[in-house]
Amino acid sequence: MSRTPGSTKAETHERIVETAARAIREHGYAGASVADVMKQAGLTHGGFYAHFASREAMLEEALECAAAEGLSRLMAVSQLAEPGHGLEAIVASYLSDRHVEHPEGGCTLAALGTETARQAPGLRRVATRNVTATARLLAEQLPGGDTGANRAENRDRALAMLSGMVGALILARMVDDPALSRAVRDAVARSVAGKAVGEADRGEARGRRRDRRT
Amino acid sequence: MSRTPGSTKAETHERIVETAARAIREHGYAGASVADVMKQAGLTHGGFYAHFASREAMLEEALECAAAEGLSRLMAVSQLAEPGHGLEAIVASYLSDRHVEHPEGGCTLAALGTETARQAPGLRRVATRNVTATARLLAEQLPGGDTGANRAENRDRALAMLSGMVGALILARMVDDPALSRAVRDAVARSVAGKAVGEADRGEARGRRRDRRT
Amino acid sequence: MSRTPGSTKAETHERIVETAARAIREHGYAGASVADVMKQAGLTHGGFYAHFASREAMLEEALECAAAEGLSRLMAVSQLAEPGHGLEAIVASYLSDRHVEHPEGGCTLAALGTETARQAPGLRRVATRNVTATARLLAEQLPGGDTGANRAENRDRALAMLSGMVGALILARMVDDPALSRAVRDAVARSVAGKAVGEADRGEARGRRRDRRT
Amino acid sequence: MSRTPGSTKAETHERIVETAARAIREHGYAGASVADVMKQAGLTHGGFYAHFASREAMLEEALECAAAEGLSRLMAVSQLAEPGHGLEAIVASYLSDRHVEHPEGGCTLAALGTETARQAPGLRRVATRNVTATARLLAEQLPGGDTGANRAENRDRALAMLSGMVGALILARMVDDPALSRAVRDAVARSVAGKAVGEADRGEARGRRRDRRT
DNA sequence: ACATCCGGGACCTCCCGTTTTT
DNA sequence: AAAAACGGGAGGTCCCGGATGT
Repeated sequence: MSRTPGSTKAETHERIVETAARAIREHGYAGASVADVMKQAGLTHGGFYAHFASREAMLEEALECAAAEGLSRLMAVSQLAEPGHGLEAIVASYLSDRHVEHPEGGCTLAALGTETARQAPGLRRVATRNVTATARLLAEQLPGGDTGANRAENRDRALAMLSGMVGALILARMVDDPALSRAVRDAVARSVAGKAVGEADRGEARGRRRDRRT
Repeated sequence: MSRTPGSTKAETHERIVETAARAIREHGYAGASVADVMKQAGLTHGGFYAHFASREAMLEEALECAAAEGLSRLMAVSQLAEPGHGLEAIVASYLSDRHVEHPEGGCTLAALGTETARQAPGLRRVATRNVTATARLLAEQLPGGDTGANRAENRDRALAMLSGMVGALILARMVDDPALSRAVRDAVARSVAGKAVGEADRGEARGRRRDRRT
Repeated sequence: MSRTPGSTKAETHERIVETAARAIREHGYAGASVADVMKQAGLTHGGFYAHFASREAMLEEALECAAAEGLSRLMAVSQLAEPGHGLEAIVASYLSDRHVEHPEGGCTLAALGTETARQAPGLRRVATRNVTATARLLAEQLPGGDTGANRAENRDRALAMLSGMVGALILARMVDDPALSRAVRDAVARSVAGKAVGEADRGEARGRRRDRRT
Repeated sequence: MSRTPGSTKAETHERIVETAARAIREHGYAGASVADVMKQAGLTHGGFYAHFASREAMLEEALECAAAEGLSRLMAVSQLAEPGHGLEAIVASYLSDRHVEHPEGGCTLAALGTETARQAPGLRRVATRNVTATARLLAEQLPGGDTGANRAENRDRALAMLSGMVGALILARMVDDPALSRAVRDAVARSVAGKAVGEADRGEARGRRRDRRT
């Protein structure tokens, strides 16, 4: 009936989804238990099934939410950058220390890639759309954009760039050695944007907003 | 104590580790339960703690084993290739359909990357060594190898290549669309070796010779 | 507060009770959850406690309602039958395929017998009244009826008949073999009314006229 | 921790099944939770799945066990009776106060009839076999037995008798009135064996063994 | 009066780690 | 040393009851 702007079901639902979106990126699908997510959202596990048909359904919404958030962040970064330097800004942001250290607010591909491959079709479909959308965003930053004669070539380049960035972030997070973590990212940044992340790290600071609570 | 002939403790231990090495790549760390691994190895799970101090310890050994296997496979591929085409052969093998479809016998970085980042230090140390070793292997395939004046530059290029390959394989496994899966890999193969995997797929057939049982 | 026209509280109450009366016969006491019943009645389960003090109270009303319905149905059947064949008609109706396949609109004794024995006193009291009333109805069909010199004997015969019919229906629903299901009922029908249900099945068709909506 | 040395897995399994066999007759299928059964058997719920593939599987074994027990009890009663009075003894035992008050050691048809009809096919198959076997036992007590010319007729009579006995026991347990409970059983006993249970109750005392615990 | 939403508890399933037995 | 058996705990699901809003 009348939606009250106080605390409606839709708001709670959204809160749960957002909490889950962070949880899966921080702890993986398996690490995001229903009880944990609900508690983190300020609820108990009891009311969960008033909001979702199943845990699976929540995960799909959470992944969708996380993907949208990650994508819009990259778009914001590119638009805040000076004209012609959108790609550079994106790469710098993506490979920044901050992104390495805070998967919960970042790219789902790099946070959940290897697990997503083993998930149910629903989650994989969401991930597939995210890959396509992210690649398009990158293609648009290339000279010629995602249109015209260069379209196929730019999409190809975008996929290669995306692979490199995702792989670099995953390796950077995995290794137990800060120097190597940085070296991997710098190598990719140079190969992609002709510039090391280190040189750009200061430049990307204004393109990022702080994380909301840890 | 009766020694069962033909089945020393060390052999059993090794069998468990190898089984686990496949299991974690196929189902992830969380998906490889002690009971499953032991059953797969032809044992009951009760005897597990005669071989390992904990599940954690088994996982470390398994990851080490899997990493060594993956690395030696790449070395074999490069050596079977015609001189000067080692890198190309490695890339083709790494990005082949077979590797996409059979993580259990392949690269641990691409099979477990995002999960490894959340594991205990022990596992991450093993993974770090694997990254370094794999990057060195790639660097050795570049003109100038892993020595001399080009050393730093080649290591840099190797890291970028590795990132691209790992990222591409992860994305290729994740997406729910065979065409996109192939497109990602082709894009990276071209950017790295100047050649699509599809063109090279036949060439890599003889470079593979393993994982038969189960 | 807008009074929804055509939907007083009493009507809603009645609708819930009738829905529950079908639900318990179809799924048992335990299988009739408050949420299911309310949803089936077109309401949300939150408003339940405006109508009933507890789930227990609803079950009692539902059982009462179901018993009354079942009894009136048998009375209708006997009155629609030709004079002197009331008992026969009742037996045929009770042991018909339709009754076997549709417990939700039929006898509560056969639908809930073994569970009722384990319920709280309130429900058992309702069931007791139902047994007495149904036995009396049967006794009235016997020569001499429920009065006069044959009263005791007829009540006795009625109880035996009722036991046989209830038992046969329960067994018929329980077994996983249509032939046996039919054989049990025929055996009882013959012993009670000297006639197999099969022979009478067509004769009872007009004696039934209800339970349309799901 | 093994509770008792010398307790093999098969023994424990059997103990659980027997415990469950009593539990389902006393509390119904839904009332026999895994944790309850295991605790009653002197174990905790943790080890349950070392013995059964699922709760369903346990229920099937339990029903089978309970049915066999009930059947063998009736056979014992008939054999302990004086020649020619087997049927009478069975009826008296079946409709005795003891059986009414102790479903947990008695007939599964009367204890679980209405619930069994709603269970999965596996359980219904077990129940079907039990109906057939019990009917055969009764037929064997009739003049002419379960052979020869009277076979069909006796089987028919046996089914009718069984229905009456099962129905009477269910009604007797259900009603909240001892006099009615007794009246129902007497009526059936007279109609089946020409003798009230009350008259026979003392006679059946020696044909029954005590309940094992609880 | 009814809808919305939530809290807490119970149940089935599964798993890890350990103890006891062979 | 391997196997068998068990204990405790946690996760996903579902449900009853009630608190709150309207």
